[in-house]
Amino acid sequence: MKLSASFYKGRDVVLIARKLIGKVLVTFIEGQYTSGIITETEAYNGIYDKASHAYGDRRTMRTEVMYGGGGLAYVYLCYGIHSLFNVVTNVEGVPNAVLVRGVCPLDGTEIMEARRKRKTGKGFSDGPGTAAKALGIHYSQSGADLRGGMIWIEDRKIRVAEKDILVTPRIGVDYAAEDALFPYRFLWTKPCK
DNA sequence: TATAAGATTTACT
DNA sequence: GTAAATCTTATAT
Repeated sequence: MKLSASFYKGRDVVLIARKLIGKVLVTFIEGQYTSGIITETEAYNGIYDKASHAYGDRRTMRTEVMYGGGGLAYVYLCYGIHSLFNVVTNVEGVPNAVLVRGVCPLDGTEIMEARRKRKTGKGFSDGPGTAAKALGIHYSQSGADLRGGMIWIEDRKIRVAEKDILVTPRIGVDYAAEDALFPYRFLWTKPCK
């Protein structure tokens, strides 16, 4: 079943990032159905977070999606090459988002292998750019509604034990100074099959 | 208008 | 381990 609107509208973006571990990200793009279990996330705490694009209430064409309210997809092009997929959370006007850093291939692995041009295995979809690419998500999809569009998240009752979740500082945001040290990254250590 | 840097991945030395 | 690929946004002329 798909996650409800109230799940995304929650006020605590860090808690939502934690809850997204073990959920299933599903896409139906260009007639092809693929999905993957979310294994790694990072929270971006809006205007108070130097690592966030919306830090200091920077409202631009790119960040506008994050102000649209929980339940939208924010997809951003990084380094001119990679599409990074985020889940927008909190209520309208508060630019919070959760970056999906890794998934475990579930449905349509052959399709994902074709998209990635490599076989599943180590390094297949355990980075923010590669995970989005495997699922066929492109930055042109930014702003998509997660409850009625081509991208959505399901709860398949996959149980994730508290002890199997590793909490660490975020990756690749050294420029954010002290804000880079917040334990906003969640990683499912249990290997998935 | 022009330039620098970025929530990264991949290939090559 | 180091560097190239490649484009949008933010900041500076």
